Amino acid sequence: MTPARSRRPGAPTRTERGIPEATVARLPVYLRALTALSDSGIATASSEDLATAAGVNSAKLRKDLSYLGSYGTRGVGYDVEYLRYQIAREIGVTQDWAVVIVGIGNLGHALANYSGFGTRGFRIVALLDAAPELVGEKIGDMVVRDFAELEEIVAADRVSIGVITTPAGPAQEVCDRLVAAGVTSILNFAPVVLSVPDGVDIRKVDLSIELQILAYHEQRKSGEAALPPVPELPAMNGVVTDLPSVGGGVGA
Amino acid sequence: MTPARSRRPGAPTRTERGIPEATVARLPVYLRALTALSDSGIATASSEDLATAAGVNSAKLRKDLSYLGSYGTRGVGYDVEYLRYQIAREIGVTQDWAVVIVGIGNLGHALANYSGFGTRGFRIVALLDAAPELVGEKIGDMVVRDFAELEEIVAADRVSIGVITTPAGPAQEVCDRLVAAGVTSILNFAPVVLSVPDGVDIRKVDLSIELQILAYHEQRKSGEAALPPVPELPAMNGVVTDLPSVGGGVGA
DNA sequence: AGGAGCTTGTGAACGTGAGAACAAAATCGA
DNA sequence: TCGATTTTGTTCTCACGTTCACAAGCTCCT
Ligand SMILES: NC(=O)c1ccc[n+]([C@@H]2O[C@H](COP(=O)([O-])OP(=O)(O)OC[C@H]3O[C@@H](n4cnc5c(N)ncnc54)[C@H](O)[C@@H]3O)[C@@H](O)[C@H]2O)c1
Ligand SMILES: NC(=O)c1ccc[n+]([C@@H]2O[C@H](COP(=O)([O-])OP(=O)(O)OC[C@H]3O[C@@H](n4cnc5c(N)ncnc54)[C@H](O)[C@@H]3O)[C@@H](O)[C@H]2O)c1
Repeated sequence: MTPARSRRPGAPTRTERGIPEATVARLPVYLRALTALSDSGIATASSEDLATAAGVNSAKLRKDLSYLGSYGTRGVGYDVEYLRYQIAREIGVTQDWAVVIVGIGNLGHALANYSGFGTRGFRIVALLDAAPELVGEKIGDMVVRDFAELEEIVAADRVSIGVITTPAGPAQEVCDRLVAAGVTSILNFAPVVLSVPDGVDIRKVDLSIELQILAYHEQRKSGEAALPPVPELPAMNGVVTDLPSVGGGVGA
Repeated sequence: MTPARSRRPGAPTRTERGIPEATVARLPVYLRALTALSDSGIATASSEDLATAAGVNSAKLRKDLSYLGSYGTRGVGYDVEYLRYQIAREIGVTQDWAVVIVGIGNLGHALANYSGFGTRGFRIVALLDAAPELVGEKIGDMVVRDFAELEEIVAADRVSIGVITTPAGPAQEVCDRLVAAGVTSILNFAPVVLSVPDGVDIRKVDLSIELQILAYHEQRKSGEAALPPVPELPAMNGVVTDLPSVGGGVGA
């Protein structure tokens, strides 16, 4: 293998066998593409085939895969099953991860009803909510339990991943409870910036932000002309009045 | 202002008044932070204050804001209301964007019930589904309509944004219909890579991918030792047998 | 007036990511 | 056996993103 080179400039800083973050984010896409090919009975695929299925360029895909090791065959391509296993192993979904969902409202219900997680390396072990009227409700083959049982459940089921689907208000508090209970990865749907100690990973899914990014590009397509009138520094350093009310609220 | 420099190396390529993509993705976060400050009655904030509220570093925030113009006051900070308006205008959420949601199952219901979009620059004008038993159902003050009415609705309400919450199977077909009807921005929740013509923007939200990224880091925390045994090229170039079944499905 | 104290806006350095291009390795046919 | 063909793995270069560090500019106090 490549001998340990001493920090060539331009090379991404990675710890031993560490994989660049951008690559990590694409591995699940490749995994899904491989599963699709496998389901179609395709045994071998070239980087070009895979890249098309995953919606990326083939040079990028080859470089991404090269971080995992040398799993292809020149002149032939990649063995679909074998590569799939290698990626799954690298991501860590050859085993199942226990997950709790906190806040069983609109979104929590949707997630609880979703069957796609089980086939992708995750097992929902508990649905938790603080509202007494929700506790005890059956969703599929699960029952909503009291948020107070969190610590017990995390310890019993070795839960390392928590999903937050409460309103924004209590989200930080819920987050703190999760962390204190031993959860070290959090997926947050509430529109707030959560703070967590070092060692805890957090990812956020924010639909309003996604839509606003689309809106930015949409506005651009309509042509600069369509931009609202620019009030050039009308009332800086003073009482700013008469600005129209604008989107971007912090609602629960 | 800065005179038009001729392509200095190291400077991001940006069209006239274009904003780097990474910055665009953060502007909605700043917008939300500003709204929160405003709601707390705070009239002025320094880049440090804002950066803390938005969860980023203050140099980055200042540079991001500098792409919009020079809206701060040295020695003082930013006027909260004024900056909020400027960001909202840049993103394009001073006006409301019409949105249709296609596929009113678990997730579609959750989105339809969500009140947060209206306050953030978006107006849901239709809920569409192909299933006859769903058409006519009331959700809040809206009624589920037949997907066949898509073209009519898009034209009537000048819809430019579509949200896809159908299963993976029909997603590309639905996407094509949306594009043909005139929708030019799509937010996709189905776990497939959609292909769209140039000029159409697409963003995807994929919960399984988010969880798998967390799983990768989680596995790493448990220590290299916990990695599953590495079958070093056991059956390459031949019939690959006995690989455990792994997560990453392409389910509907 | 003038200086002290802050805070912005931005140049410059550094790190990460993307893609073109090609040598190395494998297969296949003659 | 050898050359033609295919496709990987990797290097090189350029583009993009982040962070530091500081001059420029504003306010307030003396
Ligand atoms: N529904 C959507 O489509 C949507 C879209 C974008 C963002 N979000 C965000 O997702 C989150 C959930 O949205 P929703 O529509 O499901 O909200 P919801 O109000 O329907 O559900 C929230 C649930 O959290 C529970 N809860 C409140 N405080 C709690 C606490 N301290 N501990 C445990 N549970 C608690 C409530 O009892 C309720 O069941 C919100 O933050 C919302 O802003 C939702
Ligand atoms: N529910 C979740 O929590 C969750 C999580 C991750 C991903 N997803 C993805 O989001 C999507 C929706 O999930 P869901 O749980 O709401 O699914 P669902 O099956 O509950 O709902 C899908 C809806 O789409 C409608 N539909 C099907 N074909 C259609 C067509 N051609 N035109 C219009 N409508 C059509 C169906 O009638 C149904 O109402 C899926 O792709 C799923 O993989 C969902």
